[in-house]
Amino acid sequence: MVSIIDVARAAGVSNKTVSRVVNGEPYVTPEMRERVERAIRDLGYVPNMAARMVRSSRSRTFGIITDYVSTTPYSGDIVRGIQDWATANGKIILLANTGGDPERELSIWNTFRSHQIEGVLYVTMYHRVVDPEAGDVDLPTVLINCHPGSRVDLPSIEPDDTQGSLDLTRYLLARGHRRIGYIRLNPILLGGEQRYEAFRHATTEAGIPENDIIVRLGMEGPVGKETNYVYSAARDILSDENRPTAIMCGNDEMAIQVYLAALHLGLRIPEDVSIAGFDDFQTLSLALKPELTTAALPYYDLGFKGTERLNQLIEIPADRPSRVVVPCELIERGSVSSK
Amino acid sequence: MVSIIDVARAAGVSNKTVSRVVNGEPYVTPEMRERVERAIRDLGYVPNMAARMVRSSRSRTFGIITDYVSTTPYSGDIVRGIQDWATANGKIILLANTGGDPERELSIWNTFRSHQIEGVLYVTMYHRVVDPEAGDVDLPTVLINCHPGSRVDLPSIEPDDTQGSLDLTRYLLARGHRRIGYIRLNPILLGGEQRYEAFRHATTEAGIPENDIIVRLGMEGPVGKETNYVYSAARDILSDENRPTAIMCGNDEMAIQVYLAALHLGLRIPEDVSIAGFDDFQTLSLALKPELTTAALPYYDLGFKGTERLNQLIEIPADRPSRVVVPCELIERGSVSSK
DNA sequence: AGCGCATTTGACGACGTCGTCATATAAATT
DNA sequence: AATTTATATGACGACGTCGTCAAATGCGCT
Repeated sequence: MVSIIDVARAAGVSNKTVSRVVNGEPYVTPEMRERVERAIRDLGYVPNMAARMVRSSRSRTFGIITDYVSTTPYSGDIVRGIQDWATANGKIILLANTGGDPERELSIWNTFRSHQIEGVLYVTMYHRVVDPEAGDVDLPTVLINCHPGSRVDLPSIEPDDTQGSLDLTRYLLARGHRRIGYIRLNPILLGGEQRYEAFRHATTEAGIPENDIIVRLGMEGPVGKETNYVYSAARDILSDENRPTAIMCGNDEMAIQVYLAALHLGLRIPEDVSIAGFDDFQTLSLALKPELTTAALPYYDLGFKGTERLNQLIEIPADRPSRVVVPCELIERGSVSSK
Repeated sequence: MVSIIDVARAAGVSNKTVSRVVNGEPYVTPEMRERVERAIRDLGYVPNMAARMVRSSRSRTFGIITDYVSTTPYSGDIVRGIQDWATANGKIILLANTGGDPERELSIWNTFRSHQIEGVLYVTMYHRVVDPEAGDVDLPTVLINCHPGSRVDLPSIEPDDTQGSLDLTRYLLARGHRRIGYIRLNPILLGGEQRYEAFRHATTEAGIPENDIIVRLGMEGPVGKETNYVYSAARDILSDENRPTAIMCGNDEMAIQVYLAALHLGLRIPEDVSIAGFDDFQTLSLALKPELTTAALPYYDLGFKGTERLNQLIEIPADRPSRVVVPCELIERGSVSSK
């Protein structure tokens, strides 16, 4: 471990002068600066963050706490967004995941305090309501991809499932679809409900009669262990001779099964039936042929902007908790045709 | 910030006694211990890791450095495995990603040194050959999901694509398939080549004539921007009147397109054509109907065991670089039938 | 020459923790 | 009774950094 003192010795100056050079402080002659910089290069000196933290009691570290449900792998993009903001702004990220265990969650909060964390990003892998076990601790916290429950009042940043679904539905309606099937996501998912409500809202608004909306529940049960009816629901809907001209799916994953069901019945996509997804999970949406028209969950942005927001919260602690919503962009590809 | 001294004052003991209690050292009377523990609870004391690091110059921290190609989201499981081992063994994880930029990579190594990292996990998002830019730095490093290039000699832990593909091919052969299609992964992917070679090896070994093996390249080009021929390749293979009875795919993502192509041609899966994938990316393999028979990439284990290995390396620095290979388990589901 | 001011450098201590050593008491051995 | 040994507690300093303050130098002005 080469310290500031080693550098000072090598450059023949005091440790404080080295400190000044390292931190870009004024009042150092160019000549001194030069000498110190060479010593730093020669010795391969890197400042010791731990010592800095002890000295300044500022860690420049944010903690991520996730529930890490591995069934939704795409939400890893949230972490990428967080990382990118952090790196660009000289912050360090400490990652921890609860595995859903509240006891673990408490111990994580302690770990965070131990590391002098300045703020916490509470990230869920699907859009839902949460009650962080923060308890006594009151670190600045931003909820990402989730919504505060009754016990807490925290700022959050969430995808606008409602707007996304509204846009998607209107897109379908604008293309002349008047009889539409809808396969619902698990009702315990916040996003699922918002998407469905928005769909209903848009169709009602367009004057589509109740009878022309065919709704099926695609899955239910606890997250990660749900039973899945999508394939049979899709077959069911599409077997009817008065079948809808389009099917909207709770998410892209469901869309696969609808594709398969449709093809199995000899229907062409999108000529015989149009299909729309949700999420824009590209491993799926681009693998499907024709590629899937869908609404993109802004995961990367959620992470990036959420972190930016946390930083604000830390610098200006006055600002009030609030909810920020990020739009879901409509991604037009080949699975929806005009009627 | 409540420090060990505050606790000592509150408990009416010396700071060293508190230190002893906190670290579970002997030579403390139960009575003293009790008193200190209450003070700790009352004040909500948590040890300051930064100070510990300065004192002991041991950080108990591992760094993860990834190339983070977002096209392969499932490899997030590697990170989960790392996390789990780390949490279970009291280690902290620092995450950083290069975004593929070598300059960034160098600055990350410095950040790591700055944080007194004890070891590095170099993780790639797909199985490939790498040359870490470690340069001057020589921190204990384990490569996860990648293989050292010529410039370095580092221990690695990798999936056994060869064994997985061998098992899968033999499984098909055992079920009587004698004419088999194979859609190859991008040739620049190490795993892709290994899988293909193993496939060829197994079929040759079983005496399948060259003519009964129909091979197509499914994709090529730089990772993340490849052109994809899978769908048309599958149509092509399956349109032939002397079509194979089974198709093996470079990975699960390709299998989707093969499903779609088969169904489009009115073929039933698995009655008319059997399909096998690779990876067991469950968002896909379980969404397909019938569910996909495939070989599971041991991502979680790669992370978990890789971290364990890194820890060994740190504790017993004597041990030689070596390559560990983790088997890919055959996952039997419904997409392959007997001939 | 004397003064004020800006610039440049360094000595010193504190942040929180824990290893080292010294001291104090009690129990066990001679 | 004298001693060794085991147990229990604390004083002190060092880890690497940087803020505070003091000191030294040079310059322009009266």
